[in-house]
Amino acid sequence: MEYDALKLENQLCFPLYACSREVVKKYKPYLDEIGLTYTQYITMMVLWEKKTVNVKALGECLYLDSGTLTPLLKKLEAMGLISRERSKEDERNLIVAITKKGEALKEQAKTIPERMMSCLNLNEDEIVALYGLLNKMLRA
Amino acid sequence: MEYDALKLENQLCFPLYACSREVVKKYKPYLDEIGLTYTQYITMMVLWEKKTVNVKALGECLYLDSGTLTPLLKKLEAMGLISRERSKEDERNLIVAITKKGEALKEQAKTIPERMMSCLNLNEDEIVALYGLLNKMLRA
DNA sequence: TATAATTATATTGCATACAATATATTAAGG
DNA sequence: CCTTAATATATTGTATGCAATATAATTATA
Repeated sequence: MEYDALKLENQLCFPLYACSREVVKKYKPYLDEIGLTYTQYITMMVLWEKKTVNVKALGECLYLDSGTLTPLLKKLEAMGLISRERSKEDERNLIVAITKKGEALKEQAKTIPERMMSCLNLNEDEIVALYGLLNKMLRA
Repeated sequence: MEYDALKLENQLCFPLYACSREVVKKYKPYLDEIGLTYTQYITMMVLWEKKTVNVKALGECLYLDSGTLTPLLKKLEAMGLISRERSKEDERNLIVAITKKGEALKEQAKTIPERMMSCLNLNEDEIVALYGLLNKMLRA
């Protein structure tokens, strides 16, 4: 039997796709504790770091567009974690800012990264290698 | 400034999630040519290889459940690429089988893997390394 | 400076994902 | 043989993702 480029096990992209979903699934019990979905969690990460950001910049950080972000940001606003307000200098821009409640949530999220790492089944070196390869791909 | 485990750039899982979506997006122009989405494409891959499979086994191959697969398989059936029929031995099982038209589609898909690889921005060694790491994670 | 081009979000429609639940069929145990 | 447990799909509801389009504000230009 010769090599078949269309066999699932010969794909690089499939384990990437499958791993990504499996890992997000592993986050769920931890994220449930703080009431966030994975996409909401990474959005909050950007805001924990930057405090303020517009939708376009946020989308560039997360590789997401307004079709995904607009409803998600409305939800985070309804939860009281962020505010949404048009910029006075340029009304096209929507300024997303973290609230006190949003800041406070960071305390509760603090332990999540470590708990996640410990259930990944990769050692230090492998994690570093994977991190490097994925980021190289992303820069393309 | 000390290390912050909750910074987006310190995450391993985020580039995994982002890469996965970016790669699926890169497939789109190629998959449009043969009228499939990415999820439909990997489903067809399993069927090109196995010819026949039930929903449970398919789900184990693809890491997907019936909530995702049932509507997807109905669509592939409507497109004439597969058939769906209950097993006579055990009526709980739904046998998914590839049709002539489904087989024929493989010819048109043949060039996709190579064209994808060439736009990945990784060399041979890196692709092998990434493949190994992702599959190790998946086996967890 | 009126108009066209550009930019930033929002909306719509379609296709996943997935948890939770429901349904139908078969297997197991008393 | 009858009831209960287990198994396989299907359905429902919620939350993305993303392409395509619409809208509103700003900028560039004839």
